[in-house]
Amino acid sequence: MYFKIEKKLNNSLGRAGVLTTAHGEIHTPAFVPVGTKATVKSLSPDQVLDLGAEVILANTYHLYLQPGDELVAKAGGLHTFMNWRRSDGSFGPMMTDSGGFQVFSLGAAYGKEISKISKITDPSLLIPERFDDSDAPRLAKIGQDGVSFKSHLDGSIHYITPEKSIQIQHNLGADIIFAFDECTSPTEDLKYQEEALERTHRWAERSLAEHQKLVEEEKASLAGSLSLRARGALPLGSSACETPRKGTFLSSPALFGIVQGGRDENLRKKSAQFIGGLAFDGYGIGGSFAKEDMSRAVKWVSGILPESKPRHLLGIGEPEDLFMGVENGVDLFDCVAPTRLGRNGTIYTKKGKIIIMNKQFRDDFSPIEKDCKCYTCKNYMRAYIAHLFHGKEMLGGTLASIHNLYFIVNLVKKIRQSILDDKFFEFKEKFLQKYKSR
RNA sequence: GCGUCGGUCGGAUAGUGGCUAUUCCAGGUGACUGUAAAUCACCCGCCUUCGGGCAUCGUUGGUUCGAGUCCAACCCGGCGCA
Repeated sequence: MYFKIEKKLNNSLGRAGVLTTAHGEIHTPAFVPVGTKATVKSLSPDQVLDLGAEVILANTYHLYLQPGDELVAKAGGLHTFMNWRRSDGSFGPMMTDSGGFQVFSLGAAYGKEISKISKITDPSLLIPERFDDSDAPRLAKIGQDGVSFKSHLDGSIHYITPEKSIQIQHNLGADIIFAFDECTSPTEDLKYQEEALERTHRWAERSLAEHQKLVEEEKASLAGSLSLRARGALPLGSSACETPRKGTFLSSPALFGIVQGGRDENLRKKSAQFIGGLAFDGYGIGGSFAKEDMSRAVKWVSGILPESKPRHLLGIGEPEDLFMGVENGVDLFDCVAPTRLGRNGTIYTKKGKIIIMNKQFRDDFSPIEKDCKCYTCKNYMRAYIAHLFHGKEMLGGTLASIHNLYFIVNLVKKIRQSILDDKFFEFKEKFLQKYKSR
């Protein structure tokens, strides 16, 4: 993997660049659509590529449970399995999350009204002591060595360690993988955040060690012309176990470490220092924040991480957050918001989000946005999309997801262009003035 | 006309004489940030100072401390027989 910075913003950490992976280039800053179970929900890979996405992210935990990482490896790796392929037949870049987020979503946040982004007014943020919620039901429990998960599919128990997460990710075969981390809840107190951070740092070292070991094995097995963990670069129909053809580009994935540290400045900086000091290929910035805390946290971290390596702000993707992230040195974003909101009937427009099921759109014969170039806006009117949602037709979620992803992917592309054109701050102001987040 | 079964919110439904009348759908409004999410929450008779107040199970009476529930008559509908 190779990262080249093309242009930097004056007086801020922002930059535009090109990240070259085993399966092609990603022009950064870039938005990465989420395809948790090796599918961007309701969309075909063609649709995702056509709307302008260059890379997608799948999830280790979900694919490990179903259909299993070994099966994906046997199928030839994620790219082949899900046919993440451009119109010329070449594969596109992919990444996998480590399962660390599920430590949060199935653990501390399970069954509670805690989300990744909390309101600053949330009373739980003001409680200085940690909740005593040890009896609360959760599907993920943190142990010394890793995390035990109770499968939501069949109730079976699985213990995932940093080593296990990296092994699974190597089997899945994405181009960029992440270290196993603990995403903490903002409701945890400082003492717990410190403990969790220590754990995440140990896990980072172990993830890196396991990764390096696997990379060596993969090199050796490549030298021996036999690789179970073929990088998905084999032609369709060929077995992953067969001898790679001469000249076939096989490479091990790049590994990103993840910075945590919650809302605390010292912990954030400590984490950036520690993780940034390890030999990762890039860095993820994780955690759950109060929205108002996010820019500070990102700034602290970006200022410390090595400038030459890409930075990925994990799980963030509302328009105002994208500007904030880019300005503070973020190169990659992934987020479920465009697809989840789309499926649930909320649609992005330049003036803010609209809920397409609302009464007013039932007889609105205009497109979602007149000047939008996405497939949905070029072909359909609001009334029809509203009709699909009211009628519970699957196409509604698809059309809304196409528009939302196009909107966000394209917004980040425009942000990128504005950096190249020395117009970032102008563009930001102009966009946010119109866009009313609600 | 006789017999019979039934009438509960916009639709469909539940409701041993006892407290605030159930659930689903439709309708309305929100929420959603590394996806247990094509999901979830609230509202859906009237009024309200948001504490609550007042109505209401076809209609009218009755029995009862208390009736959607029991009784009578009537109205309406389905079915059967003439």
